[in-house]
Amino acid sequence: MICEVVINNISRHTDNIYHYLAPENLNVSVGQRVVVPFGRGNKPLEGYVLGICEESEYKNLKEILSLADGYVYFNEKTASLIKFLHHRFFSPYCDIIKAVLPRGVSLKMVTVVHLSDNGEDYIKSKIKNSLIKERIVETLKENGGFCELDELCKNVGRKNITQTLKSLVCDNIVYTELKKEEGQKDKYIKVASLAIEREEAYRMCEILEKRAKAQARVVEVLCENESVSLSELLDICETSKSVVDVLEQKGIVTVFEIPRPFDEEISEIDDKKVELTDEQKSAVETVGKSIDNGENKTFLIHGVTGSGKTEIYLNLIERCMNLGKQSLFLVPEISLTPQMVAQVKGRFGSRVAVIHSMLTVRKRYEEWKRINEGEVSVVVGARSAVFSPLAKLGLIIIDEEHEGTYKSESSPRYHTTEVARFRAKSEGAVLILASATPSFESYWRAENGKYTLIELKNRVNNRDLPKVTTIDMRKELENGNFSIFSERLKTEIANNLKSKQQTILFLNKRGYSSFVSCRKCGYVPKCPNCDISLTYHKNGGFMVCHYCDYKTEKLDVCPNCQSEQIRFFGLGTQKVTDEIAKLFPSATYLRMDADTTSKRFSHEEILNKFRDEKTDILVGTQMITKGLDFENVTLVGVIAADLSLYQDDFRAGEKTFSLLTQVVGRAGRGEKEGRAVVQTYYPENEIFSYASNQDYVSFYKNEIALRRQMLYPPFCEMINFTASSDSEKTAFDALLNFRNALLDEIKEKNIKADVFGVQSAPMHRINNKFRSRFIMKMNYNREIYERIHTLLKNFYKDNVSIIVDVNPVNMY
DNA sequence: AGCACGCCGACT
DNA sequence: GTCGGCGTGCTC
Repeated sequence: MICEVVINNISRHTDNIYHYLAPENLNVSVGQRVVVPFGRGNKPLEGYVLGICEESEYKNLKEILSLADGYVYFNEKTASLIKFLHHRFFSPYCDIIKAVLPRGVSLKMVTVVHLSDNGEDYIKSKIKNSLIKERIVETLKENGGFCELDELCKNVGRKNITQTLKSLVCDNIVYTELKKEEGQKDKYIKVASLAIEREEAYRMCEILEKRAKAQARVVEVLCENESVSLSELLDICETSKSVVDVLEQKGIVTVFEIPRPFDEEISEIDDKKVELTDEQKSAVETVGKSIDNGENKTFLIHGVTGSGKTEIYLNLIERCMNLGKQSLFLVPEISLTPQMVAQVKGRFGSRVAVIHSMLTVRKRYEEWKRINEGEVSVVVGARSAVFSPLAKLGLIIIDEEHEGTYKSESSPRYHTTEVARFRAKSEGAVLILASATPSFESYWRAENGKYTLIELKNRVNNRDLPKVTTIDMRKELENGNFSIFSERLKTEIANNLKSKQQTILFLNKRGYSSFVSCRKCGYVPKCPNCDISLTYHKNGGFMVCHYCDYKTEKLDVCPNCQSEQIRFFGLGTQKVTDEIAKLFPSATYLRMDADTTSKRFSHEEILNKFRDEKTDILVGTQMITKGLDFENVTLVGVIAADLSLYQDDFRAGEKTFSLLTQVVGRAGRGEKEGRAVVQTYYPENEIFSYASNQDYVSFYKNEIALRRQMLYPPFCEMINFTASSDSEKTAFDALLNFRNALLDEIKEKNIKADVFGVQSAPMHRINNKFRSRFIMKMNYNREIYERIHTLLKNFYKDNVSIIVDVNPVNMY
């Protein structure tokens, strides 16, 4: 039997599937972790079995050394998913495996060097012909006769001592041993129980009572309880482990290890079911039928904000559960949707696993294992949860499907929707994509019959959508209003304060930061590593680079012209709150952005505060656009709506529209009617009339025509190639050669593709690496993809790396 | 990446 | 002669 093995954690050059023979006595299957001899030195390395085959074109195959453990980490469906991801997104196998498996399972092979008996002789003998050998032996002796190889190298002060070691092994002075070093694995807890009959133990208690009170207490507790965890036992008896050790030696108590039980979080089951609207009922029926029949179908739910999509999900998950199938529920960012997570947990209790980015490594591993062993019916999580090892997958839900966070920006650079489509197809599951503003790619597929479109046109409480007013900020300036709030927004806020209703102020900060500039000469301080304008932080008075976290003191004098007219421009959420404090001194407000939510759980804290303490105003960035459902919010203000319109990105319009729709949708979710004020410097842009009418379809029709004409997705696929290197020229030249080789292949195979020229990347320097890029528009073609794979291997050198990004969301 | 192999100068 | 430095090329 021949196994397809990928070696974990080496380099792009060795990022291949290697064939190994499985020894007869080893029961190897797909998804197992194995140790294989690799390279000329047959260095034992960790690998994963991706497949089994009968024949191989390679001669002289080596044999698998051993299984790392008996555990099956993934099934064959997952193995084919890994292969697909590798081919489609040009990600190294080991990165994909890292994404599929939880962190902390990786295995390290450690070589331990031991001093053999002859070693003593060597020290005594005077034949010391090598300084290094001498030092090695000395280090070993100091360490008690053995040392790990890495450690030994460090102590000796050499990078590579294999040669020297080999000669020492030959002379029988040292020997080496191979040890497996486990990462995060099953944690065991120690449990104590009686080793003797209880009757006898009671008698022992009386004897011990006189001279060893602590021992007596321990035995007493154990008489009353079958078995007690050691830590608990010591706690109750107020004693130390030595007492238990003595009892164990006497043969009265035994201590053994059991796997740590998972700490169950008790969540109350909230079984109250909401009566569904007709729209919701028919959506559940349509999708439900497909689930019942095990059809592989994709539905696009286009529902206005507040149309009650969550209730539909919950019903469908339940339906799935009743069929004995599992569901996968994906949200853009788990910490942004605490209410939704709470609802799922409330409904399904301990059958839900929540994969949270804030989980500790250990907790994450436990949850993964619970899922892998089939103890879970629903998994809720962000992007990476799409890989959850559910064996009986019946339903995948991708909520807020248009969100950019579904595209991974680091290796493996997958798109969640595409992975979900692949899984749904190979595992016979139903896929639901849902959004108030679907991505154009998805809506286009629905229009073309690839997805089934379900429209939800009404809000559950039958409330109207918020009334949107667009304000021309240029006129405000003309009328002498230099504030960041228009007169209209000021009055609306004042009204809300009077009627004790809550307000959300949204600042569209992406692609725009509060940069520092000199009013006299125009100088802008930039990051010395990344060439990005530094952002000023009032808290602490320093400037910071948002890419590499470079920090520097704020400037008082312009270093270019010595003028003192150096000022901080642009808006931060802090500037907005400052303005609130000035205009409405009695108002209470909260700020929510990356700065205030960097702490663990602070996100939820802020939201709870806003809800419970009835804070008047919440100021925030992108984060507040999602999932918030507060009844008392009746006013939404968008401070500068057009900021994101001026990015050099063909999706800028789509992104801005969706942002506006989402944020405006936060208002008027309860009994009271909602209003929204959108401030812009360019109200002529059609996007504002579509957005104020919440007319997605018209906006889509208008914009998709443009996409077709300009040949942008969904009418083509885009691939972004970026080369980075310490030297600008190296990066550029390497990419140029890469592009030429690719062009040759495209010409030869006569493929339709637009290959643009090599240019300096928009983020031309990040962390002292220079970056060049070129873009290619081409629809998927197997042959070209294969060619790109081989080219990548050839062009991967120490001094340049080429990154491929398929259908990128951001094109830095 | 890591490691072996091979070629070359320095030193017992 | 041999040790060790560095360049090159392969890894089922």
